[in-house]
Amino acid sequence: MTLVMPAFPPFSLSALIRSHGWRGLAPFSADENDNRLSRIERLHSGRVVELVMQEADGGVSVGVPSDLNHRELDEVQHKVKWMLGLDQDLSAFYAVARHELKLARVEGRAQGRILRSPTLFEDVVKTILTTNTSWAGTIRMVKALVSQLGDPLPSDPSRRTFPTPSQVASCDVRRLDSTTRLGYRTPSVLELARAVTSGVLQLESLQTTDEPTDQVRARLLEIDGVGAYSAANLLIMLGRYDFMPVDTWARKLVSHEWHNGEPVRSMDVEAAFERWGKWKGLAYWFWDWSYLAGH
DNA sequence: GGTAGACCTGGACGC
DNA sequence: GCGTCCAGGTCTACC
Repeated sequence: MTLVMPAFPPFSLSALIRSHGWRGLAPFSADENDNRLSRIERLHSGRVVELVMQEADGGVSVGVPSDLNHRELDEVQHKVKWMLGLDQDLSAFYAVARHELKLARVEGRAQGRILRSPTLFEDVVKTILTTNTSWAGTIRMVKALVSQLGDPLPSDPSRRTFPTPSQVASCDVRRLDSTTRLGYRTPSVLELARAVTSGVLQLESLQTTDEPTDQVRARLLEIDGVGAYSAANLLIMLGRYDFMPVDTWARKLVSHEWHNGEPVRSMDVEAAFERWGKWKGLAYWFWDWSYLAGH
């Protein structure tokens, strides 16, 4: 069956899918034109289902098994709403972006939403797995976690869910390391999973907390393996844009945009977007980079 | 407060 | 096929 869910306008599923490399990380998968997003998801009932999301008039359609009960359907809708940011209102950002040539097209393209996982646990783990490695390494590590620890889709056991905190926590460090090759990141991922499983860390509450961004950032920085870059990245996914995720890629983009390709420092990246205030993260994310236009 | 070096893996490269 | 080098963000020790 198909659920149709409305989105706060403007909305473009393909723009959302392209917003983040997450679309290429299991258990997400997108078609070659980025028009269709699929995800293998475990529901609270224990059922493992495939969610197939496609553009619909005014929102998105979600293909799900026809025999889901009301509770399962509510859960699917709740998760899809969060993943796709369907209720996000970015009109205030568009109002300031209209006056900047390098952002002038974001509203017309319905850019601004960023694809996220149903749980912050998954986004934190994936973010840790993006650090100090190549993108190919991130894909490999996430794939290993999913294939080794996730639950299989009954109709196609080769496709699996992202493991829950308790599934990760139940591993010992040796097994986790030998099966997933996360390297020095293994203890960080294990510690995070155990803290969430035991309730010591109420990670998911950060999705909805009213705490100021500085406090949310401080709580993210307490997680082993999460530094300034990762925290800023995660804040953007939480809809808080006042910090810059400065990595080597950001330095390269800023270097070619304003410094003739000369090496730049983190503070130069920060300075370049300072004027965007609470929107700086979004302005950086969707900036029309000269470097990308030339490659 | 700033910075150098270790951490780990896989890929690129030279031989 | 083997060895070496490199990229990547975080953390710790040190100044």
